[in-house]
Amino acid sequence: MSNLTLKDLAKTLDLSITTVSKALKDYPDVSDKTKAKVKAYAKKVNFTPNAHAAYLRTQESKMIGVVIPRLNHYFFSNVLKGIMKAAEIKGYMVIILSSEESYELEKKQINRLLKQNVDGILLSIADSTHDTEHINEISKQNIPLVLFDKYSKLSKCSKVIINDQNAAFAAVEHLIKSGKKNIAHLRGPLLPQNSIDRFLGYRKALDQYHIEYKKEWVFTCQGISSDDGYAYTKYMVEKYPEINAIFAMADMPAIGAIKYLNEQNIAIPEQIAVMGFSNWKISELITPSLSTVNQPGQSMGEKAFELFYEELQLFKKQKEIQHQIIELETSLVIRGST
Amino acid sequence: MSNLTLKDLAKTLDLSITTVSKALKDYPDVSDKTKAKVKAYAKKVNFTPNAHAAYLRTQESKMIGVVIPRLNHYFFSNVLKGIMKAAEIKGYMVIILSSEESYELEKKQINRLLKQNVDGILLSIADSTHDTEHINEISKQNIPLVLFDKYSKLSKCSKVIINDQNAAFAAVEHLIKSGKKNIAHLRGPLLPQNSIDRFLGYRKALDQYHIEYKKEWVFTCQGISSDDGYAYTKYMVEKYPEINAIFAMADMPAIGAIKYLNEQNIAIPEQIAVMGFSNWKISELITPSLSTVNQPGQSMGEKAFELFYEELQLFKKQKEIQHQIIELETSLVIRGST
DNA sequence: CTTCACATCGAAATCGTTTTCGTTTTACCA
DNA sequence: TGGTAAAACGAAAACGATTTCGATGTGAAG
Repeated sequence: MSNLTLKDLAKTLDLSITTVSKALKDYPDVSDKTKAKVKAYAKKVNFTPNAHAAYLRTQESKMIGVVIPRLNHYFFSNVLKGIMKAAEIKGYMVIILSSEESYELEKKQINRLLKQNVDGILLSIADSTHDTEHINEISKQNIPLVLFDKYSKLSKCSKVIINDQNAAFAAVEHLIKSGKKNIAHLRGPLLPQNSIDRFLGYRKALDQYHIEYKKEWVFTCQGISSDDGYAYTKYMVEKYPEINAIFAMADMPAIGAIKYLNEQNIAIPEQIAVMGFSNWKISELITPSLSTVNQPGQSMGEKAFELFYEELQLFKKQKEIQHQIIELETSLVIRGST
Repeated sequence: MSNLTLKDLAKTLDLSITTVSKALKDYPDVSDKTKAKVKAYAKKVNFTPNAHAAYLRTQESKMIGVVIPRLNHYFFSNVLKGIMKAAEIKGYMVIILSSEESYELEKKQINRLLKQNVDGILLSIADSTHDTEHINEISKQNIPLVLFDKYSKLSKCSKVIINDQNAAFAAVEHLIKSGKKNIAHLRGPLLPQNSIDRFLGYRKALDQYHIEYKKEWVFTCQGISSDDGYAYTKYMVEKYPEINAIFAMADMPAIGAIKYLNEQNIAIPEQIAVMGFSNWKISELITPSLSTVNQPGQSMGEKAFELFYEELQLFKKQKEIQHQIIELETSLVIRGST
């Protein structure tokens, strides 16, 4: 009923604890016959060594920690799915914590993970995170850290990201090529590298097509809710009727925009086209369906775990660790709103 | 840099490991002066006892496991948020696993959690789960189990649920009272108690208002995707033009219905009203916004953790455990689609 | 028959904490 | 001052696995 121990196995097999342990781990100084016997019995009674006890010797907990800004966001859910899938393959458990976009909470959650002795941390930083001391602290403790999606340029560690600037450029370029020249931008908060880069991509596209950049057509959303998108769209429709396209840095603000335009019976995309970013599930379900940039959440999660795993192997072999930066491909998803 | 141990504290404080440990846990046979000294220093160096080592003696891992059918569902994300919030307060870590609606995977994930020595398991069962042996196995190992949302009537354990039948009744009643009599039902898969109960609520409402039940107006969706809703709506519009309302057992099928109706320029709710279930974020963002039943995800998660925690305390005190069933309140959210 | 190599196995230390139980110190009273 | 009880502290044995290093047994070679 309760969980078996090596001692139990040793007793019924009439062997020492040592030999049972070594047999299960394929030590060379155990005969093949004994190994077979031990493994067969272990399988029969569904034995797995106690992870906590094993930790004490090996200092490996076989657990990783993940800190994301929010739990109930479609994109991050997909990343988690990828992480958990990759982790399961390697026999790792995943502890998920949310920073709720708060710098303070992010620090606290990372501290909790370190105290829990996770073997590595995967992190997507909060909007309000303005320094990287807590991140450097992780490296000091010699545990692998991988940033994904929302990263910081300052922190020295591996990263799995997309090229936000290029993706945004492509999105805005598509608007331009479909004949729109007066393009507003719903940008994200000021700190995160991602919203900076998406904004830069927007500017670059305007430049390249010789369209004048207008500061007053850029609106800063606090986080990625639909409310800001709704309110700013209302404002710009009233104040700048010449605007005929909106590029939002995320799907939710874009959806807020669409909601307002629908209510006002403003034709999408004829009068105003709308472009989102992330390809959330919802974007294909609204009317009109939303054109957006596909962000490969699940494979981002998988890659992030794999990077962690590679670093851990290098560390165990005392080899030098080379931080990698993996840039995943994005793609335009053209739907009804453009 | 690496994590401190009791031994380290003992050395610098010139005390024994025993005394330091006892001081931190407020044993009565340590003087107040010593306690103060130890606690102050522990705080200063940010000491926390190694959880794995502690487990070895106490057999408490301070971790719970959660198994949900899917990760990227708005409702379950909210439940998770509630669980994690409540767990954090009590100093518990949460390991989340997904069954992907598969019975086999559900069994496997539960087994993983048991092998990890979690102190308790919170579970929402998969659509395809047809027996409760793996669930009873948990109780046999004497670790608390709490089912939430998708439960089974057969398993003897605590539960946090809503009254699906009453909620569905209220939803259909609202359709009837708004003048609709020809109401179709997009029901869920055949096994889960929830979809059975929602179907029963639908039937009960028809009965009570003396509306004839038509078997052919009930469509069985496989899981909660929008595709089924879209396809069935197309089918029923063509085959049964007299239908003037749809009650879906979840928001996604309802949204699929709305998508089709929008495409066909069928007026919602004038020609056909649509009612969802769960109050996902998306339901307020589409046009028209979706009327639905609000399901309190976050408080469901909090309650589930609290039930686990109560049971654990009782178990530790060797007291008898009374399984509780908590029924949370739902409410109708009336929006544009009805 | 001795010696040596090699193949197998086990004893025991270790990881860091908890907790029982024994030992020392202090305080108090006669 | 001596004795005793209470207060304060520590030694040591768990918990369950890993791993070093030493012990045993076998066979072949000299």
